[in-house]
Amino acid sequence: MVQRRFSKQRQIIYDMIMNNPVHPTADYIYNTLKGEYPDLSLGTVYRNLNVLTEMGMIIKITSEANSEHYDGNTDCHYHLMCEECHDIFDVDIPYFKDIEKKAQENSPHKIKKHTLVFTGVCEKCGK
Amino acid sequence: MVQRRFSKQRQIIYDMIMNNPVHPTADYIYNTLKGEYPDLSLGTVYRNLNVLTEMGMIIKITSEANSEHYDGNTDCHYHLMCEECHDIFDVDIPYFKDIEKKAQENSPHKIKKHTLVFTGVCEKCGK
DNA sequence: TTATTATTAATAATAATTACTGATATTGAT
DNA sequence: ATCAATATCAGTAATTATTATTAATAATAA
Repeated sequence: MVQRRFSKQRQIIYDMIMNNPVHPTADYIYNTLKGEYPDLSLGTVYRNLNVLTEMGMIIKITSEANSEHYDGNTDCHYHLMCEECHDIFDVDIPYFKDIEKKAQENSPHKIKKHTLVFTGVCEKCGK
Repeated sequence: MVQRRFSKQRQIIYDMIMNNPVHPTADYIYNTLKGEYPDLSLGTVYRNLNVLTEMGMIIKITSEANSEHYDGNTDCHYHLMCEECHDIFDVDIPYFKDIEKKAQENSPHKIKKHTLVFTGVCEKCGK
């Protein structure tokens, strides 16, 4: 019987994502944690991000940024990517579940989900 | 005075994008065209995709697919990515310009645009 | 205990994209 | 027409993000 363990590494990676408002990348997680955990390897970060995503504990945010960001809030919601620093922020507007129905009515393909990403300039970079 | 030329290579890359309903990737363009134009190089394809995007003649479609797709239709519209073949299709529903206003009212960041991508299974893969 | 398997660090490999180089060709100004 | 400036090219090297491999360790189950 396959059973998932929750190693210390997996835990600290998960904690980092949960506690980080800008939704970090693999690289950010690795570089931030390696001070306190010098044995942590980048491969471990990537592997655990994939495992946690598979487990449904985090979600992957694809944007125009060069690398993937991760979010510990798995509720349906939208994001903004800052085109200058590439950080990701939550956008608190209602989730449009209806848009999938509308799209389905107008498409011959099977629609399963939608992702919406705003692009702009974050508060910090805007100053 | 900087002036953009429109070389034969740039033209055939642009034509490929305009005539291809699934919104090709750099790799697809390169592999499809190199039969007829053996001297075409992958670097040229990438460079011209960036130039054409800069010029506003094509748009880049970022999705959960591993690589970027390009679209010759620069009007605001939405896309669907097939999770099996990773091809991109247009989705003909009205464009939600209002959503940016709504997001702006609820965000401290400057919002400039939005992109919406549906994920699902295309007609062909669904069979 | 013992066999199985999840996990790790380290490293190698892959894939997508960008940057560099030296050559060619087009433009604009003399 | 000539000539310098530069946009473009093919080819290749370099970079970046990510995944796969390996051999060792540690947790679990029989």
